[in-house]
Amino acid sequence: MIEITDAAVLTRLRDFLATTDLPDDGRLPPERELAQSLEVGRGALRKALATLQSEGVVWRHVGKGTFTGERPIDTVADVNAMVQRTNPLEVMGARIAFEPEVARCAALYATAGQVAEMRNCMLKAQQAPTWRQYEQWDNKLHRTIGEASQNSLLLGLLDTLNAVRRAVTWGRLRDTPLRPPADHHSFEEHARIVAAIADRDGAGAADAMRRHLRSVESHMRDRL
Amino acid sequence: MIEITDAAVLTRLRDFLATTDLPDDGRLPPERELAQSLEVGRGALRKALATLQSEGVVWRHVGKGTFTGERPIDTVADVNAMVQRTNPLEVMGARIAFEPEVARCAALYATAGQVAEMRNCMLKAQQAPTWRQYEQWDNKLHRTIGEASQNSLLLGLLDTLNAVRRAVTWGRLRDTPLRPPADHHSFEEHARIVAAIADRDGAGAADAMRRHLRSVESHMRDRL
DNA sequence: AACCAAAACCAATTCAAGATTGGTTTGGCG
DNA sequence: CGCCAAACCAATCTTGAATTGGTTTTGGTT
Repeated sequence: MIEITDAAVLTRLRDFLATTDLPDDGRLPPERELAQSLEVGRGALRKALATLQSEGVVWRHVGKGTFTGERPIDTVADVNAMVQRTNPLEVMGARIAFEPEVARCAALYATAGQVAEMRNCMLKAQQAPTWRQYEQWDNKLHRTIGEASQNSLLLGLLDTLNAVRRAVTWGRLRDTPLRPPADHHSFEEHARIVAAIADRDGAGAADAMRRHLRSVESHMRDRL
Repeated sequence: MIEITDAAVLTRLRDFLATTDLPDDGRLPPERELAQSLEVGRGALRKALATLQSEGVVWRHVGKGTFTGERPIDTVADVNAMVQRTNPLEVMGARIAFEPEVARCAALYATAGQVAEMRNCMLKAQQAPTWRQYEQWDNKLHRTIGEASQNSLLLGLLDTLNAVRRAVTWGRLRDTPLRPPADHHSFEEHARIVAAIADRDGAGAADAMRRHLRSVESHMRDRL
């Protein structure tokens, strides 16, 4: 019988990786096929693959297969994890830290169309016949500001923050008055933010956003 | 033929929503069923549903169905999606916008133990024999600052940002010298940040962090 | 007994085909 | 023209079989 050492299997496997054209996703054939192709027992192949995996050359997962390169990060459950650890006060703290800087970027890069959309959101929010619709337009306003930063990563983080916010402040505006009053504090605060953005005043936009969120926070505390 | 106005259909629909027990997910029957059940044409029902949707009472999506309440945002903080849309420049922009404010919070709330850990990270980074280990301690320093903000949501967002950063800045430390030079610009910048945090100087910490990241950014541009 | 390889089994994942579902178009009937 | 039912469309869900890495069992060889 021909002697095949573990090292020899490893060499064959490395050779295979070096000489074979892998598909775009870097996936290599399943264990069973590869073992036959390399004329090696499956167990021996698995040992070699385990070595390569510990070296970080490949990564593998049941049902998926074996791939070259580094294992892609998956942070799907992140939002849920954040939701469980945090609380409404922390959410407001994060908003106060984060959103003013987003507004500052937005002031630098917002297009005329985006400013127009912000104004539209403000108008629709003021005319909203219900709190639900007011909030919808308020959300869209804040997200438009995020889009205006022209930074898809900042926008992504803002979306994550909002996802957590909605999950955390769950069921707070029950039995509130039917619609926002005409002198609702947010209206003027929104106007100041948008005006500063339109003026390309980064510091002013950040300041106005910070004041707005502080105001929201204080009203939130009052309600508790 | 019996006359059925649009308003009457809307009333029947609202009545149905008020009297019917919906499943947990708030899904209501498909259009075709509901139309038959309410003894109304599908077109007429669609009009009424469109009204409810504009009011925010229900939301709908092809293939999914019609649901009461607000449309859930994609709770998936899909890092991979962000990675595909963004680029290294955006990542730095987001860091410059975000991390200084995290440092500001950290200055307000950091414990003595956390400050000590920051100093330890700085020391280990200076003594690091390889770039890889330097980066490891640099990462830990920045994360400790995030922990010191005492805001788990800020920390979660920072982690998300870092996950994107690692995935995006592929191939950064190729053919670099073996280890960071003793006069590496980051060392003094880190020291300023930590000193400001230890002094409870929020503005100073934010400023020092901003300068540090700008410095990193400029060095990154030089390398391109 | 020790070892090894082949087969069988397991659970996570993918894949494919069909059924649902909101949205749109068409044709018929007043 | 308006209305409505039917057909059609594309996105989504559902279901079951096939794949795949990981584990256990089995049977033979030394």
